[in-house]
Amino acid sequence: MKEIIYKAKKEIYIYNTLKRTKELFIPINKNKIGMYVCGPTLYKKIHLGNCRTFIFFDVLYRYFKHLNFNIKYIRNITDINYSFNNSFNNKYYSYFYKIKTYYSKFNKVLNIFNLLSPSLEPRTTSHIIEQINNIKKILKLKFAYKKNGSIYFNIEKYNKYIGNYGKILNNINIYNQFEKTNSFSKDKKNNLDFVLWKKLKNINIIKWKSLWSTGIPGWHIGCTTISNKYLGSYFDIHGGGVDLKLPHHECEIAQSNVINNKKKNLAKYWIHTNMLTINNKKMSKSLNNLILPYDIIKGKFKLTKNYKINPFILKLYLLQTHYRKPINFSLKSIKNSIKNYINLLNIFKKIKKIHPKKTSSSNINIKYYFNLCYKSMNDDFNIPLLIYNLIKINKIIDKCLNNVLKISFYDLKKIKKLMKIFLIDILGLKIFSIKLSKIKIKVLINKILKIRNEMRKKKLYLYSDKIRDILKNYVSIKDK
RNA sequence: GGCACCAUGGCCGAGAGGUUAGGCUAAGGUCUGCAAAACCUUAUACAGUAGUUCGAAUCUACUUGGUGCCUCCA
Repeated sequence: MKEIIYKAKKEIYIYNTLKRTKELFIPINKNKIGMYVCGPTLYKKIHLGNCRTFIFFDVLYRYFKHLNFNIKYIRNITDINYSFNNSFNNKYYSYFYKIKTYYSKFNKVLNIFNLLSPSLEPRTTSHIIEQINNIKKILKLKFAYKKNGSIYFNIEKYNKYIGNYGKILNNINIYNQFEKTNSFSKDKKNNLDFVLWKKLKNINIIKWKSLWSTGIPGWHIGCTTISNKYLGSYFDIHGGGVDLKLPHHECEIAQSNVINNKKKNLAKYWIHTNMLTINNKKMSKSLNNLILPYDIIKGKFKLTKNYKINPFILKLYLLQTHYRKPINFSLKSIKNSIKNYINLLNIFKKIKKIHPKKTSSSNINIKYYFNLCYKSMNDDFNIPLLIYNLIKINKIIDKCLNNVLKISFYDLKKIKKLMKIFLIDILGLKIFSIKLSKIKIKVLINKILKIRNEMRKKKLYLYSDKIRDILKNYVSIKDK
């Protein structure tokens, strides 16, 4: 049997936020890749915007694996936070119960999108000692100060001796701009300074003892500690949402540069995914515009008019826009893509229907399409371009089905392989069969009901009642 | 205020300096007893101005309109 996979060149270009240009990806250690992505904070259900980020990095993980890289993918779990104690009413059982349920809900959601598990999912609370040790180091090097039992990172000093806070934002002047904004902690010397260790009052139950006080570590030190522990002080890829650039990622870099006495900025390539908006606004609890994946899938989301949308159609929808562009979620945009995606995902069914003879020829250049697909992925993970190419190939299959184009037995096999690699292995989609979309069923039922009404007008009640009985499982019909 | 991002037909949305996705809608066709479904064909376009180029939706500059981050955030 001939080898029908065309091997991809490992020439990948990544847009590095640190340098704001596309760069050739050269791993620090030849074939090994370390990738860290900021995971969820377990204080609420994850929304579709969170999913967008995790889905994107899952495709990256799958793609690197496909290219035979030895990749270690770490996604942390933030299971303690300054605001946690209040929201859990300071009760142990309430805290543990909520963390457990939010974590299982998080996993359930990622499972329906068919995401692979990362190599490790370390938790903040399992790394308290390491975090305390790192804070000690920063204190010893005098890049932090103690005030009222809490420890703060000193940005002024950091900027003086290491000096690149604001690098990701391309705004080193942010230090000066920040003085204008309001202070929300009187203990800080400067508003940009951030908490490394937060002292908690006696009423707070979830806390740890340290040299300085009883309290919890700050949010940023958790990520630096965990990434350093599992990937080393300098690794290949650090990912997250754009909204984490400041302060979170700036703080991670600052801490790491101090702890490791390096100006390496923690990771070689920084990748930031853009936001999912609704009505062109970012989702937030206060605006009450959160999109929960389960609501859409189960048809409980008002904006999608209660249509049940298949998770893989939703996944394809999230992937069809380049990760550095915002997506504005709307019913129209998703509804208009549905048919397109159903067509694409039904490709294996279509391929089964084509039976070319072993002797028949074709003039389709499969190698050209393989190259196009790899080229798309290698150009800063241009998944929309990949999907565009797959749709093009899908059109070829359509043409073959209708005898507009001819295809040879072996070429058909190669197309099947190509689709398997990109749709299933890399994009992580599952092929399912859809006979009719829910939307079409609704149209269909409405048409039937129209006929029934005509029957009732003509007093053909025997038949109109039969229709009502048949449809009772799908719609309840109430006549005036 | 600083930094970053976005602008594509009647609508929704991809797009790689030349070949101009795809879907919805519309018109015509194949198939069919009539329909439906499926498929084929066709239509309309790149916010504005200037520049680079033999050639720009794509690159550069400016203008206009919009969004995000700068407070916890994916």
